[in-house]
Amino acid sequence: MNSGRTGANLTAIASALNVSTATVSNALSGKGRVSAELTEKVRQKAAELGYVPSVAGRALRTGKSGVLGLVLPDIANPLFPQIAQAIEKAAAAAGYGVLIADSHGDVAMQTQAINRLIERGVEGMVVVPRRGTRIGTVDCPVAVIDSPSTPGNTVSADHWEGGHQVGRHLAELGHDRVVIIGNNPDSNVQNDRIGGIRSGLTNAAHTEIVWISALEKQNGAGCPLGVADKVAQGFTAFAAVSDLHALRVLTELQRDGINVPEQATVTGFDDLIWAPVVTPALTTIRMDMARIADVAITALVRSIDMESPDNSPVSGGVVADISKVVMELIVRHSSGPNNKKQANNKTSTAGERTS
Amino acid sequence: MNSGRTGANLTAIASALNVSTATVSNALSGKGRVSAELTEKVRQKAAELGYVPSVAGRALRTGKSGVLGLVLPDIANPLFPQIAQAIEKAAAAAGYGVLIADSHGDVAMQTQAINRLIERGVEGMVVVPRRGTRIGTVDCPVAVIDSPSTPGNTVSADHWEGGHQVGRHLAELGHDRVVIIGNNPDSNVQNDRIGGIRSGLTNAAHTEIVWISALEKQNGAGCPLGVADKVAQGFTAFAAVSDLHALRVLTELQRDGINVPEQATVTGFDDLIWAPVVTPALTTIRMDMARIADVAITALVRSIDMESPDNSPVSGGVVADISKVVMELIVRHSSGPNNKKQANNKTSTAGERTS
DNA sequence: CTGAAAGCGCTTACAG
DNA sequence: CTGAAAGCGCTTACAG
Repeated sequence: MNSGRTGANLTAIASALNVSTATVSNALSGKGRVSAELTEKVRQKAAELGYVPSVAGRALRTGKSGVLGLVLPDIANPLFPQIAQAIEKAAAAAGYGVLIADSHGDVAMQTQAINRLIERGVEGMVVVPRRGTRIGTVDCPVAVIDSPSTPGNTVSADHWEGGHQVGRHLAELGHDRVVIIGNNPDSNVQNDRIGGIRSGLTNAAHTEIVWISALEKQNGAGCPLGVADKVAQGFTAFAAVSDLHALRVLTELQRDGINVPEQATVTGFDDLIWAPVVTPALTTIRMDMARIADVAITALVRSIDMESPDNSPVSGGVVADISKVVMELIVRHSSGPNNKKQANNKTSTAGERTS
Repeated sequence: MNSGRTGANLTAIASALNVSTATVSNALSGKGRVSAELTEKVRQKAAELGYVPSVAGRALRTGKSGVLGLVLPDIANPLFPQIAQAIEKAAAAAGYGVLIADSHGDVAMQTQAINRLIERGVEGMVVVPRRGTRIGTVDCPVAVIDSPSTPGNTVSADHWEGGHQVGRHLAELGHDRVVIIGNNPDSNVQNDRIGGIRSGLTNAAHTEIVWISALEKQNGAGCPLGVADKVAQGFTAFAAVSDLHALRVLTELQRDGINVPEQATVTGFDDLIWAPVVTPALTTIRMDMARIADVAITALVRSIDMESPDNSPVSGGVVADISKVVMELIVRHSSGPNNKKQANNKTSTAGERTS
């Protein structure tokens, strides 16, 4: 225990000052039950002795560990850093520590991870569920971050609306033959994004979906996507549901001698770390993870506080809040007007560029 | 507290079975002080009641929280997922939970983050220090993962040797005019890698370093690196100290119509998520994070166990172990023979390809 | 404004 | 093989 380290505990401070531990505790917690002068003396002595309160003692007494859990489907996911960082920050602001657990994309391990966290005494947890998983009954409040179309979702980006922005952006640039690049048709997030993209395009637009996972099952991981063929077939834009896939499209196009954005537009999702540094920089959509994390943590903390007074036997479970956080379109250089159409069509509004 | 949740604690089990809590505790911990039959009965009752031991009670009594801290310079770093995943796994295997802390690349916040972890009662921590930071005195064992040339480093990849492999690979492909792409000259890791790259090239090789941070300070973030000019000047290979920079080089070359690897070879570092999926796939160097994490956690746990019996007043501090973990070269398609040289030089050994 | 006392749940010598 | 008792450090009614 930390407090065993330097040996300074409440008793040490109390006896050094010839007061009771109750007084020291009250002084330190600043509830105003102790005179100002004594409070000051206690504070000084505590600092002098390098007092660090024992979380174990406090937890045992109050029944609150001050720790939240974060369960992720796969820490190796490129989006994870953003999520973890935002959750850690929001939790710290609310006075909680964050214990991580990786479910390695496996449903059984997800359950194990959740149980490990429970055993470690977390008061609540944030779960980013594995694709298509539904969180069973958990013995503490749970906030789920997935997609608005996931039953039991607590908060997430409005992926559909984000897709809509992408679709509209492409429509404004005059694109009406668009290849949508997805990975896995079982993902709610991806389906939301794809639905949004379609809805933002003009009614006359022709779209085609390429599912990478299906393609790779046939041709092996890392196989070509055949994007140059699509360009030859008259497609002028590629809208990927992730910057990872957008990057794959971009480099494959470039390697095949197709200029982006002059000959083909590429858009991604999530504003991952490489989006601004590749050439041409990737047009993408960013979610406001800080806000999502705030909503999740706030909902979690409220739920924790609500269940602690009354001793309802088992009150845990998913915190339903269903907030959708709006996404932000970031237009960079990988998207441009449909040059094929340009000749006989004047409606295309050139997209403004940010960099 | 978790244990308050279902109400089942040792006492509940003990009274249900008309035995003492000591016996229940001994039975459950399996130290063999209890008869086999009673142990079995206790186990069943515990399961029946959904008993979850209270970490707070145990921690208070034993003085061990069972939690380790992980301090990262910047969670948004693309390498972070690998590190966090490996540390979490190694810690879980050793029976520890992992509390995360983000120092946001700031020295002051790094200290704060460390203190927060101490207050949360971690028994030890793994720190990936901010560039150039030295960890001050910390009140618990600390394992530092940085680079072998960082004073006080506990374990890390052998970045120099990894660079050496890259240099040798390039030399074998016949490259003797190489641009090295670094970001920050203050980074031990980067300097190790660069030193290694140079050492692996032939003595006659000409190298030039481009520091991205310096370039961006002049020309703004995301500015062109001018790699096409380098090719025009006769450079045939670009060795970046990170896949992120390698990606930047690759896309800039492609955008300028230069074919990789036919006209220029590109190599990276770290085998980040996009390395295998871009076209051409990136030749890179991978560190064995699982092994690094194992060494770090093992060292940490040993140090924790050593200091607990004797009550040395302040025994925390950096665990010095200085293990170098070898890196693995992964040859993909972004590196190829020096075609300029090929004509009048037969020594180049065509690199084997893995994919 | 301050103190004595109880108790959170656990483990561990110590007796029997 | 089993039990009674103490105590880890804290907070919180309850007295004074």
